[in-house]
Amino acid sequence: MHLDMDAFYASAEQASKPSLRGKAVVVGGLGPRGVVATASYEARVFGVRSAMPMAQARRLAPNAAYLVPRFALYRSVSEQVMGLLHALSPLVEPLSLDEAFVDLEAAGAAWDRDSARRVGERLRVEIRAVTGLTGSVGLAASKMLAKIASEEAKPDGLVMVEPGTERALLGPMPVRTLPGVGPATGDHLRRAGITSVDELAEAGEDELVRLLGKAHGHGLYAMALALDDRPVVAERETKSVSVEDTYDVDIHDRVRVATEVRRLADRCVGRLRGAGLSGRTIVLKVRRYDFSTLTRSETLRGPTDDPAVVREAAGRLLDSVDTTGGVRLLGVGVSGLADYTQEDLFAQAAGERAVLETEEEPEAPVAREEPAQERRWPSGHDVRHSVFGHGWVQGSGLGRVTVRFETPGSPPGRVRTFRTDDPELEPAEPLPLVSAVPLPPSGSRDPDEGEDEGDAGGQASSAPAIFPKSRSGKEGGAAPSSP
DNA sequence: TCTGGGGTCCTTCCACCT
DNA sequence: TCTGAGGTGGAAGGACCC
Repeated sequence: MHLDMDAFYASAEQASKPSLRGKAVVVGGLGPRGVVATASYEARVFGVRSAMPMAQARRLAPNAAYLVPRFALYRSVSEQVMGLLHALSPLVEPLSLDEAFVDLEAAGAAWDRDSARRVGERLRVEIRAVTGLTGSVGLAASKMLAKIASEEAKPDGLVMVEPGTERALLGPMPVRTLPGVGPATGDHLRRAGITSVDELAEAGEDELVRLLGKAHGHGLYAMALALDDRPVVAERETKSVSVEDTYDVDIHDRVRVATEVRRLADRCVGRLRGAGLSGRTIVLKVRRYDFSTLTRSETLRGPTDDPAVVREAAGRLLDSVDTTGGVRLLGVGVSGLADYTQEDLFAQAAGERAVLETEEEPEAPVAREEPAQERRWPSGHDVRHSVFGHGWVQGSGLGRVTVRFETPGSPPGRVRTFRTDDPELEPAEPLPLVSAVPLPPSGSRDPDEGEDEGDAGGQASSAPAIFPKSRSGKEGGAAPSSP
Protein backbone atom coordinates (compact mmCIF):
# COMPACT_ATOMS: atom_id res chain seq x y z
CA MET A 1 0.00 0.00 0.00
CA HIS A 2 1.12 3.55 -0.69
CA LEU A 3 -0.33 6.47 1.22
CA ASP A 4 0.03 10.01 -0.02
CA MET A 5 -1.48 12.92 1.88
CA ASP A 6 -3.24 15.40 -0.41
CA ALA A 7 -1.46 18.75 -0.90
CA PHE A 8 -0.10 18.14 2.55
CA TYR A 9 1.45 21.43 3.67
CA ALA A 10 -1.28 23.52 2.10
CA SER A 11 -4.04 21.32 3.52
CA ALA A 12 -2.50 21.49 6.99
CA GLU A 13 -2.47 25.27 6.73
CA GLN A 14 -6.10 25.33 5.63
CA ALA A 15 -7.08 23.06 8.50
CA SER A 16 -5.18 25.32 10.85
CA LYS A 17 -6.66 28.56 9.48
CA PRO A 18 -10.42 28.47 8.87
CA SER A 19 -10.37 31.64 6.78
CA LEU A 20 -8.21 29.89 4.18
CA ARG A 21 -10.47 26.91 3.62
CA GLY A 22 -11.65 26.74 0.04
CA LYS A 23 -9.09 29.38 -0.94
CA ALA A 24 -5.92 29.26 -3.01
CA VAL A 25 -3.01 28.65 -0.63
CA VAL A 26 0.63 28.46 -1.64
CA VAL A 27 3.32 27.27 0.78
CA GLY A 28 6.97 27.84 0.06
CA GLY A 29 9.92 30.19 0.34
CA LEU A 30 8.76 33.80 0.26
CA GLY A 31 12.11 35.39 -0.54
CA PRO A 32 13.02 36.62 -4.01
CA ARG A 33 14.41 33.18 -4.82
CA GLY A 34 11.75 31.05 -3.20
CA VAL A 35 9.97 28.16 -4.87
CA VAL A 36 6.59 26.58 -4.26
CA ALA A 37 6.63 23.59 -1.92
CA THR A 38 2.90 22.83 -2.11
CA ALA A 39 -0.10 24.52 -3.67
CA SER A 40 -3.67 23.81 -2.55
CA TYR A 41 -5.98 22.36 -5.16
CA GLU A 42 -7.65 25.76 -5.39
CA ALA A 43 -4.29 27.29 -6.31
CA ARG A 44 -3.53 24.55 -8.83
CA VAL A 45 -6.53 25.73 -10.84
CA PHE A 46 -4.45 28.81 -11.66
CA GLY A 47 -1.56 26.67 -12.82
CA VAL A 48 0.53 26.92 -9.66
CA ARG A 49 2.67 23.82 -9.19
CA SER A 50 5.29 22.47 -6.82
CA ALA A 51 8.87 23.55 -7.56
CA MET A 52 7.66 26.58 -9.49
CA PRO A 53 9.44 29.86 -8.72
CA MET A 54 7.36 31.88 -6.26
CA ALA A 55 7.49 34.93 -8.51
CA GLN A 56 5.78 32.98 -11.24
CA ALA A 57 3.18 31.65 -8.82
CA ARG A 58 2.38 35.18 -7.70
CA ARG A 59 1.80 36.22 -11.28
CA LEU A 60 -0.52 33.27 -11.85
CA ALA A 61 -2.43 33.58 -8.58
CA PRO A 62 -1.94 37.07 -7.20
CA ASN A 63 -4.77 36.69 -4.70
CA ALA A 64 -3.66 33.42 -3.17
CA ALA A 65 -2.44 33.27 0.43
CA TYR A 66 1.34 32.87 0.52
CA LEU A 67 2.79 31.16 3.58
CA VAL A 68 6.17 29.93 4.74
CA PRO A 69 6.31 26.24 5.71
CA ARG A 70 5.82 25.34 9.39
CA PHE A 71 7.66 22.07 9.65
CA ALA A 72 6.98 21.64 13.34
CA LEU A 73 3.25 21.47 12.56
CA TYR A 74 3.70 19.14 9.59
CA ARG A 75 5.97 16.87 11.59
CA SER A 76 3.40 16.57 14.35
CA VAL A 77 0.64 15.67 11.90
CA SER A 78 2.99 13.30 10.14
CA GLU A 79 3.72 11.49 13.39
CA GLN A 80 0.02 10.99 13.92
CA VAL A 81 -0.39 9.55 10.43
CA MET A 82 2.64 7.31 10.72
CA GLY A 83 1.26 6.09 14.02
CA LEU A 84 -1.89 4.95 12.25
CA LEU A 85 0.22 3.15 9.65
CA HIS A 86 2.28 1.39 12.29
CA ALA A 87 -0.93 0.12 13.82
CA LEU A 88 -1.49 -1.73 10.54
CA SER A 89 1.93 -3.25 10.05
CA PRO A 90 5.43 -3.11 11.47
CA LEU A 91 6.73 -2.68 7.93
CA VAL A 92 6.25 1.01 7.23
CA GLU A 93 8.64 2.86 4.95
CA PRO A 94 8.23 6.63 5.19
CA LEU A 95 9.35 8.48 2.06
CA SER A 96 8.78 11.94 3.44
CA LEU A 97 6.52 13.67 5.94
CA ASP A 98 3.45 12.95 3.82
CA GLU A 99 4.12 9.65 2.11
CA ALA A 100 4.80 6.07 3.05
CA PHE A 101 4.70 2.49 1.86
CA VAL A 102 3.12 -0.14 4.07
CA ASP A 103 3.50 -3.89 3.64
CA LEU A 104 0.06 -5.14 4.58
CA GLU A 105 0.89 -8.79 4.06
CA ALA A 106 3.76 -8.65 6.51
CA ALA A 107 1.50 -8.38 9.52
CA GLY A 108 -1.40 -10.27 8.06
CA ALA A 109 -3.29 -6.99 8.00
CA ALA A 110 -4.71 -8.00 4.63
CA TRP A 111 -4.79 -11.31 2.83
CA ASP A 112 -6.86 -10.67 -0.27
CA ARG A 113 -8.27 -7.88 -2.36
CA ASP A 114 -11.33 -7.27 -0.26
CA SER A 115 -9.50 -7.18 3.03
CA ALA A 116 -6.88 -4.86 1.55
CA ARG A 117 -9.51 -2.49 0.30
CA ARG A 118 -11.24 -2.48 3.67
CA VAL A 119 -7.97 -1.69 5.41
CA GLY A 120 -7.28 1.14 2.97
CA GLU A 121 -10.71 2.67 3.36
CA ARG A 122 -10.62 2.41 7.12
CA LEU A 123 -7.23 4.06 7.17
CA ARG A 124 -8.53 7.01 5.17
CA VAL A 125 -11.39 7.44 7.61
CA GLU A 126 -9.02 7.30 10.57
CA ILE A 127 -6.65 9.82 9.02
CA ARG A 128 -9.49 12.23 8.53
CA ALA A 129 -10.75 11.72 12.06
CA VAL A 130 -7.38 12.14 13.71
CA THR A 131 -5.85 14.87 11.57
CA GLY A 132 -8.75 16.47 9.75
CA LEU A 133 -6.85 15.97 6.50
CA THR A 134 -7.35 13.68 3.53
CA GLY A 135 -4.97 11.16 2.09
CA SER A 136 -5.02 9.01 -1.02
CA VAL A 137 -4.30 5.31 -1.00
CA GLY A 138 -2.91 3.07 -3.70
CA LEU A 139 -3.14 -0.69 -3.33
CA ALA A 140 -1.11 -3.03 -5.50
CA ALA A 141 1.27 -5.95 -5.46
CA SER A 142 4.37 -3.78 -5.80
CA LYS A 143 5.67 -0.45 -4.58
CA MET A 144 5.79 1.08 -8.02
CA LEU A 145 2.20 0.21 -8.83
CA ALA A 146 0.92 1.19 -5.40
CA LYS A 147 2.52 4.58 -5.85
CA ILE A 148 1.08 5.04 -9.30
CA ALA A 149 -2.30 3.96 -7.95
CA SER A 150 -2.26 6.51 -5.14
CA GLU A 151 -1.40 9.17 -7.69
CA GLU A 152 -4.44 8.08 -9.72
CA ALA A 153 -6.54 8.16 -6.57
CA LYS A 154 -5.80 11.81 -5.81
CA PRO A 155 -7.33 13.71 -4.28
CA ASP A 156 -9.05 11.93 -1.45
CA GLY A 157 -9.51 8.55 -3.06
CA LEU A 158 -8.44 4.93 -3.19
CA VAL A 159 -7.36 2.93 -6.22
CA MET A 160 -6.55 -0.73 -6.30
CA VAL A 161 -4.62 -2.33 -9.13
CA GLU A 162 -6.21 -5.71 -9.72
CA PRO A 163 -3.72 -8.51 -10.19
CA GLY A 164 -3.31 -9.31 -13.88
CA THR A 165 -4.19 -5.82 -15.05
CA GLU A 166 -0.85 -4.23 -14.34
CA ARG A 167 0.60 -4.09 -17.83
CA ALA A 168 -2.64 -2.98 -19.42
CA LEU A 169 -2.80 -0.14 -16.93
CA LEU A 170 0.80 0.90 -17.32
CA GLY A 171 1.19 0.51 -21.09
CA PRO A 172 -0.45 3.69 -22.32
CA MET A 173 1.00 5.86 -19.60
CA PRO A 174 3.81 8.34 -20.38
CA VAL A 175 7.31 7.21 -19.48
CA ARG A 176 7.50 10.03 -16.96
CA THR A 177 5.02 8.08 -14.83
CA LEU A 178 7.70 5.57 -13.90
CA PRO A 179 9.88 6.28 -10.88
CA GLY A 180 13.35 7.32 -11.94
CA VAL A 181 12.27 9.00 -15.17
CA GLY A 182 12.71 12.71 -14.72
CA PRO A 183 13.11 15.56 -17.19
CA ALA A 184 16.52 14.47 -18.49
CA THR A 185 15.70 10.79 -19.01
CA GLY A 186 12.29 11.72 -20.38
CA ASP A 187 13.92 13.94 -23.03
CA HIS A 188 16.49 11.33 -23.79
CA LEU A 189 13.81 8.72 -24.41
CA ARG A 190 11.64 11.09 -26.40
CA ARG A 191 14.51 11.80 -28.76
CA ALA A 192 14.77 8.05 -29.25
CA GLY A 193 11.08 7.97 -30.14
CA ILE A 194 9.94 6.47 -26.84
CA THR A 195 7.13 8.26 -25.06
CA SER A 196 4.89 5.58 -23.54
CA VAL A 197 5.55 2.68 -21.20
CA ASP A 198 4.49 0.27 -23.96
CA GLU A 199 7.14 1.71 -26.27
CA LEU A 200 9.65 1.36 -23.47
CA ALA A 201 8.87 -2.34 -23.18
CA GLU A 202 8.98 -2.78 -26.96
CA ALA A 203 12.38 -1.11 -27.18
CA GLY A 204 13.86 -4.07 -25.34
CA GLU A 205 16.36 -4.31 -22.55
CA ASP A 206 19.51 -4.07 -24.68
CA GLU A 207 18.37 -0.87 -26.34
CA LEU A 208 17.50 0.71 -22.98
CA VAL A 209 20.85 -0.23 -21.52
CA ARG A 210 22.53 1.28 -24.57
CA LEU A 211 20.53 4.49 -24.17
CA LEU A 212 20.59 4.91 -20.41
CA GLY A 213 23.42 2.83 -19.03
CA LYS A 214 23.40 -0.45 -17.19
CA ALA A 215 21.64 0.19 -13.91
CA HIS A 216 19.06 2.58 -15.24
CA GLY A 217 18.39 0.56 -18.40
CA HIS A 218 17.83 -2.73 -16.60
CA GLY A 219 15.74 -1.10 -13.92
CA LEU A 220 13.52 0.77 -16.31
CA TYR A 221 12.93 -2.24 -18.52
CA ALA A 222 11.73 -4.21 -15.51
CA MET A 223 9.46 -1.36 -14.45
CA ALA A 224 8.01 -1.18 -17.96
CA LEU A 225 7.04 -4.83 -17.63
CA ALA A 226 5.49 -4.05 -14.25
CA LEU A 227 8.15 -6.12 -12.54
CA ASP A 228 9.14 -4.64 -9.21
CA ASP A 229 10.07 -6.76 -6.24
CA ARG A 230 11.63 -4.08 -4.08
CA PRO A 231 10.71 -4.81 -0.47
CA VAL A 232 9.24 -2.32 1.96
CA VAL A 233 12.17 -1.31 4.15
CA ALA A 234 11.28 -0.02 7.57
CA GLU A 235 14.48 1.51 8.84
CA ARG A 236 16.79 3.20 6.37
CA GLU A 237 20.03 4.45 7.75
CA THR A 238 21.11 7.96 6.96
CA LYS A 239 24.00 8.21 4.52
CA SER A 240 24.75 11.91 4.66
CA VAL A 241 23.81 15.08 6.48
CA SER A 242 23.96 18.49 4.87
CA VAL A 243 22.76 22.05 5.14
CA GLU A 244 22.63 24.69 2.48
CA ASP A 245 21.43 28.25 2.06
CA THR A 246 20.43 30.18 -0.99
CA TYR A 247 21.02 33.88 -0.53
CA ASP A 248 18.56 36.53 -1.57
CA VAL A 249 21.41 38.38 -3.26
CA ASP A 250 24.61 36.85 -4.62
CA ILE A 251 27.57 37.13 -2.27
CA HIS A 252 30.67 38.62 -3.81
CA ASP A 253 32.77 39.36 -0.76
CA ARG A 254 35.20 36.53 -0.24
CA VAL A 255 35.39 37.15 3.50
CA ARG A 256 31.63 36.94 3.80
CA VAL A 257 31.65 33.70 1.80
CA ALA A 258 34.15 32.23 4.24
CA THR A 259 32.04 33.34 7.19
CA GLU A 260 28.95 31.74 5.73
CA VAL A 261 30.81 28.49 5.13
CA ARG A 262 31.83 28.39 8.78
CA ARG A 263 28.26 29.04 9.87
CA LEU A 264 27.00 26.26 7.64
CA ALA A 265 29.67 23.91 8.96
CA ASP A 266 28.48 24.62 12.50
CA ARG A 267 24.86 24.05 11.59
CA CYS A 268 25.74 20.85 9.82
CA VAL A 269 27.63 19.54 12.82
CA GLY A 270 24.71 20.52 15.02
CA ARG A 271 22.46 18.29 12.96
CA LEU A 272 25.07 15.55 12.83
CA ARG A 273 25.40 15.52 16.60
CA GLY A 274 21.68 15.74 17.04
CA ALA A 275 21.46 12.47 15.16
CA GLY A 276 24.30 10.95 17.17
CA LEU A 277 26.48 10.58 14.10
CA SER A 278 29.91 11.47 12.87
CA GLY A 279 31.37 11.35 9.38
CA ARG A 280 34.57 11.12 7.40
CA THR A 281 33.93 13.01 4.19
CA ILE A 282 33.33 16.76 4.21
CA VAL A 283 31.61 18.21 1.16
CA LEU A 284 31.45 21.85 0.16
CA LYS A 285 28.81 22.88 -2.35
CA VAL A 286 28.91 26.15 -4.26
CA ARG A 287 26.29 27.41 -6.67
CA ARG A 288 27.61 30.35 -8.62
CA TYR A 289 25.86 33.42 -9.95
CA ASP A 290 25.13 31.60 -13.23
CA PHE A 291 23.57 28.63 -11.41
CA SER A 292 26.49 26.37 -12.23
CA THR A 293 27.07 24.10 -9.24
CA LEU A 294 30.25 22.50 -8.09
CA THR A 295 31.22 20.36 -5.14
CA ARG A 296 34.54 19.79 -3.48
CA SER A 297 35.13 17.06 -0.96
CA GLU A 298 37.80 15.86 1.38
CA THR A 299 37.96 12.57 3.22
CA LEU A 300 39.50 12.58 6.67
CA ARG A 301 41.35 9.70 8.23
CA GLY A 302 38.53 9.01 10.63
CA PRO A 303 35.00 10.16 11.36
CA THR A 304 34.47 13.41 13.20
CA ASP A 305 31.67 15.43 14.74
CA ASP A 306 33.95 18.22 15.81
CA PRO A 307 32.77 21.61 14.55
CA ALA A 308 36.30 22.95 14.35
CA VAL A 309 37.45 20.05 12.20
CA VAL A 310 34.54 20.40 9.82
CA ARG A 311 34.97 24.16 9.67
CA GLU A 312 38.64 23.78 8.83
CA ALA A 313 38.05 21.19 6.14
CA ALA A 314 35.28 23.23 4.58
CA GLY A 315 37.54 26.26 4.66
CA ARG A 316 40.31 24.36 2.86
CA LEU A 317 37.85 23.21 0.24
CA LEU A 318 36.68 26.76 -0.26
CA ASP A 319 40.27 27.80 -0.97
CA SER A 320 40.16 25.68 -4.12
CA VAL A 321 37.03 27.34 -5.48
CA ASP A 322 36.88 30.46 -7.60
CA THR A 323 33.97 32.58 -6.45
CA THR A 324 34.52 35.67 -8.56
CA GLY A 325 31.23 36.67 -10.08
CA GLY A 326 29.41 35.84 -6.87
CA VAL A 327 27.72 32.83 -5.29
CA ARG A 328 23.99 32.30 -4.83
CA LEU A 329 24.16 29.16 -2.70
CA LEU A 330 26.57 27.60 -0.25
CA GLY A 331 26.30 24.22 1.40
CA VAL A 332 28.27 22.00 3.76
CA GLY A 333 27.67 18.29 4.11
CA VAL A 334 29.16 15.26 5.80
CA SER A 335 29.00 11.72 4.44
CA GLY A 336 30.75 8.46 5.16
CA LEU A 337 28.80 8.35 8.39
CA ALA A 338 29.49 6.30 11.46
CA ASP A 339 27.39 6.08 14.59
CA TYR A 340 30.40 6.46 16.77
CA THR A 341 32.84 9.28 17.27
CA GLN A 342 36.42 8.26 17.09
CA GLU A 343 38.55 11.17 16.24
CA ASP A 344 41.48 10.86 14.00
CA LEU A 345 44.36 11.96 16.16
CA PHE A 346 45.60 14.67 13.84
CA ALA A 347 42.14 15.96 13.25
CA GLN A 348 41.44 15.99 16.93
CA ALA A 349 44.60 17.89 17.67
CA ALA A 350 43.75 20.40 14.99
CA GLY A 351 40.26 20.67 16.37
CA GLU A 352 41.45 21.39 19.86
CA ARG A 353 43.76 24.07 18.58
CA ALA A 354 40.97 25.68 16.66
CA VAL A 355 38.60 25.56 19.58
CA LEU A 356 41.14 27.30 21.74
CA GLU A 357 41.67 29.93 19.12
CA THR A 358 38.03 30.72 18.73
CA GLU A 359 37.07 30.36 22.36
CA GLU A 360 34.12 28.38 21.23
CA GLU A 361 32.13 26.31 23.62
CA PRO A 362 32.74 22.71 22.58
CA GLU A 363 29.16 21.61 23.01
CA ALA A 364 26.26 22.41 20.77
CA PRO A 365 27.92 24.39 18.03
CA VAL A 366 24.58 25.37 16.65
CA ALA A 367 24.63 28.70 14.91
CA ARG A 368 23.51 31.52 17.06
CA GLU A 369 21.59 33.43 14.51
CA GLU A 370 21.26 37.18 14.60
CA PRO A 371 22.54 38.31 17.99
CA ALA A 372 20.24 41.09 19.07
CA GLN A 373 17.39 40.26 16.79
CA GLU A 374 14.32 42.38 16.65
CA ARG A 375 11.12 40.44 16.66
CA ARG A 376 10.16 38.87 13.37
CA TRP A 377 6.68 37.78 12.43
CA PRO A 378 6.82 35.23 9.62
CA SER A 379 3.69 34.97 7.50
CA GLY A 380 1.42 32.18 8.63
CA HIS A 381 3.04 31.58 12.01
CA ASP A 382 0.96 31.32 15.14
CA VAL A 383 0.81 34.06 17.72
CA ARG A 384 -1.03 34.70 20.93
CA HIS A 385 -2.36 38.04 22.07
CA SER A 386 -3.05 38.54 25.73
CA VAL A 387 -6.47 40.01 24.96
CA PHE A 388 -7.57 38.55 21.64
CA GLY A 389 -6.18 35.05 22.06
CA HIS A 390 -4.75 32.75 19.44
CA GLY A 391 -4.19 33.82 15.84
CA TRP A 392 -1.73 33.81 12.99
CA VAL A 393 0.34 36.38 11.17
CA GLN A 394 -1.29 37.46 7.96
CA GLY A 395 1.44 39.89 7.06
CA SER A 396 3.95 42.31 8.47
CA GLY A 397 6.07 45.24 7.47
CA LEU A 398 6.69 48.92 8.17
CA GLY A 399 6.61 48.29 11.88
CA ARG A 400 3.15 46.70 11.76
CA VAL A 401 1.98 43.13 11.99
CA THR A 402 -1.47 42.01 10.90
CA VAL A 403 -2.98 39.09 12.79
CA ARG A 404 -6.10 37.05 12.07
CA PHE A 405 -7.60 35.66 15.25
CA GLU A 406 -8.93 32.19 14.64
CA THR A 407 -8.17 28.58 15.57
CA PRO A 408 -8.72 25.27 13.79
CA GLY A 409 -12.02 24.80 15.60
CA SER A 410 -13.33 28.35 15.30
CA PRO A 411 -15.20 30.06 12.47
CA PRO A 412 -13.14 32.36 10.25
CA GLY A 413 -11.79 35.12 12.44
CA ARG A 414 -11.29 38.86 12.46
CA VAL A 415 -8.14 40.72 11.49
CA ARG A 416 -6.34 43.23 13.68
CA THR A 417 -3.11 45.15 13.23
CA PHE A 418 -0.50 45.83 15.89
CA ARG A 419 2.90 47.37 16.20
CA THR A 420 5.61 44.76 15.70
CA ASP A 421 6.92 45.47 19.18
CA ASP A 422 3.53 45.20 20.89
CA PRO A 423 4.28 43.54 24.23
CA GLU A 424 0.88 41.85 24.32
CA LEU A 425 1.78 39.80 21.25
CA GLU A 426 4.02 36.76 21.33
CA PRO A 427 4.84 33.80 19.12
CA ALA A 428 2.85 30.64 19.86
CA GLU A 429 2.96 26.94 19.11
CA PRO A 430 0.57 25.55 16.49
CA LEU A 431 -2.72 24.22 17.84
CA PRO A 432 -3.90 20.71 16.99
CA LEU A 433 -5.88 20.53 13.76
CA VAL A 434 -8.55 18.38 15.34
CA SER A 435 -9.61 19.15 18.86
CA ALA A 436 -8.02 16.47 20.95
CA VAL A 437 -9.55 13.18 19.94
CA PRO A 438 -9.23 10.82 22.87
CA LEU A 439 -8.99 13.43 25.55
CA PRO A 440 -10.17 12.31 28.96
CA PRO A 441 -11.06 15.31 31.14
CA SER A 442 -12.00 18.96 31.03
CA GLY A 443 -13.56 19.73 27.72
CA SER A 444 -13.07 23.48 27.70
CA ARG A 445 -13.95 24.05 24.06
CA ASP A 446 -13.18 27.71 24.16
CA PRO A 447 -11.15 28.87 21.24
CA ASP A 448 -8.28 29.98 23.34
CA GLU A 449 -7.06 29.56 26.82
CA GLY A 450 -7.55 26.40 28.70
CA GLU A 451 -5.02 25.31 31.21
CA ASP A 452 -1.51 26.54 31.34
CA GLU A 453 0.23 29.22 33.13
CA GLY A 454 1.79 30.10 29.85
CA ASP A 455 3.11 33.38 31.02
CA ALA A 456 5.27 35.51 28.85
CA GLY A 457 8.75 34.50 29.90
CA GLY A 458 9.44 31.10 28.40
CA GLN A 459 7.69 30.47 25.13
CA ALA A 460 8.86 26.90 25.41
CA SER A 461 6.36 26.21 28.14
CA SER A 462 3.45 27.15 25.96
CA ALA A 463 3.61 23.91 23.97
CA PRO A 464 0.22 22.47 24.76
CA ALA A 465 -0.66 18.85 25.06
CA ILE A 466 -1.81 18.71 21.48
CA PHE A 467 0.18 16.32 19.47
CA PRO A 468 0.69 13.44 21.79
CA LYS A 469 4.36 12.79 21.24
CA SER A 470 5.31 16.08 19.73
CA ARG A 471 8.67 16.61 21.24
CA SER A 472 8.57 19.73 19.18
CA GLY A 473 11.27 18.92 16.68
CA LYS A 474 14.92 18.62 17.42
CA GLU A 475 15.55 21.48 15.09
CA GLY A 476 13.45 23.68 12.97
CA GLY A 477 12.18 25.24 16.13
CA ALA A 478 13.24 28.58 17.37
CA ALA A 479 16.85 29.42 17.99
CA PRO A 480 18.24 27.63 20.97
CA SER A 481 19.85 30.44 22.85
CA SER A 482 22.28 28.68 25.09
CA PRO A 483 25.36 30.53 26.09
C1' DT B 1 10.19 31.34 -15.81
C1' DC B 2 14.59 31.58 -13.52
C1' DT B 3 15.02 28.00 -10.71
C1' DG B 4 14.67 25.68 -2.35
C1' DG B 5 16.43 22.22 0.76
C1' DG B 6 17.48 17.68 2.03
C1' DG B 7 18.48 13.58 0.52
C1' DT B 8 19.79 9.01 -2.62
C1' DC B 9 21.91 6.58 -6.33
C1' DC B 10 24.61 6.16 -10.53
C1' DT B 11 28.41 7.20 -13.75
C1' DT B 12 32.82 8.72 -15.05
C1' DC B 13 37.43 9.74 -14.23
C1' DC B 14 41.65 9.18 -11.94
C1' DA B 15 45.19 7.28 -8.91
C1' DC B 16 46.91 3.46 -6.89
C1' DC B 17 47.73 -1.38 -6.16
C1' DT B 18 48.36 -6.18 -7.50
C1' DT C 1 61.44 -4.82 -16.60
C1' DC C 2 57.60 -3.27 -19.02
C1' DT C 3 52.78 -3.45 -20.02
C1' DG C 4 48.13 -4.28 -19.35
C1' DA C 5 43.97 -5.85 -16.91
C1' DG C 6 41.11 -5.44 -13.20
C1' DG C 7 39.75 -4.04 -8.57
C1' DT C 8 39.15 -0.37 -5.22
C1' DG C 9 38.47 4.12 -3.25
C1' DG C 10 37.99 8.94 -3.72
C1' DA C 11 36.38 13.00 -6.22
C1' DA C 12 33.13 15.28 -9.10
C1' DG C 13 28.98 15.73 -11.45
C1' DG C 14 24.31 14.56 -12.82
C1' DA C 15 19.65 12.85 -12.35
C1' DC C 16 15.99 12.10 -9.52
C1' DC C 17 12.70 12.28 -5.55
C1' DC C 18 9.60 14.76 -2.24
